[in-house]
Amino acid sequence: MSNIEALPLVEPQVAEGVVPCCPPLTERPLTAEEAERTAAMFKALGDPVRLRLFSLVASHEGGEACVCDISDVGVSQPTVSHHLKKLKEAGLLTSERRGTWVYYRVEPSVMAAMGQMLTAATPVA
Amino acid sequence: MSNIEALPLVEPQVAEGVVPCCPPLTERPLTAEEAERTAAMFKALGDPVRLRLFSLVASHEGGEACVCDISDVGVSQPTVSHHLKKLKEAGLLTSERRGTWVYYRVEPSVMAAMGQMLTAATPVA
DNA sequence: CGTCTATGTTGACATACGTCGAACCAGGGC
DNA sequence: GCCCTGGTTCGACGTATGTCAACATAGACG
Repeated sequence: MSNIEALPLVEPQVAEGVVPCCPPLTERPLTAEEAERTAAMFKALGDPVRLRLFSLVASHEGGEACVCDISDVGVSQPTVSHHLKKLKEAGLLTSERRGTWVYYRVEPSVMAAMGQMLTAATPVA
Repeated sequence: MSNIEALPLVEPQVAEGVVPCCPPLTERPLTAEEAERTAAMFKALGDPVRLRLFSLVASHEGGEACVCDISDVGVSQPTVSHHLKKLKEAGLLTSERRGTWVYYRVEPSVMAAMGQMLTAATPVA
């Protein structure tokens, strides 16, 4: 077990504020703790309604959307609120109240970190 | 390198065999059907044990691993088999029996498609 | 203050999910 | 043939999850 000096290879081409959550999935096996944290993010996108809500916010003008603009996904309004809360807890969205309406926006760094685990992980095969 | 035509912005820099499952999440809202299919893939990576198993296979030599090599993730062996089946059903892994052992390997195209939904989706913000 | 609209929270319910032990297949040696 | 090892499937159990109706909260506007 030679000592590891190559810590920075975890982040090959990190964007601005990308949090280096975990190395690409092909780099090395995730530890139990890494898997726990990362799985929570993938899990947040693992529900059809949440994924639609997320894409609605992400594709909205300025990456920001009022709840009233994205509430038409086929479930009741409390359910929408529930899913938005889950996405917020996973760190994928942030919310801000401005006057009457609440606006949600995406957290680009987290999304980029997740993407890098998969794209940078495309193996030699 | 085959798709040089720049007609759909759905695939900006697709690798070889990437199935264009869905556009980047910032491109436009996903339809209900798109969300259903895509969420199933994210859901497969939304469990810590499955994520570890997947990274164990992906990081193994040649992107291929025998079940016996990756069974040490803290759960019983039937549970490992159960999770590998889920990953296979989600299209993320394929399995092949060679003699006594069963080998699992990653499906690079699916992984790349998921990554592109997130990386290509990094918004202007 | 009162009321109306926009969101979030609570409680309850049915279903899905992760986990295990035990039983069951598949090959390889003996 | 028999048994042994590697893997999967089955049945059951407890917990988590998605969903809704009902209620609660936050501003805006009179």
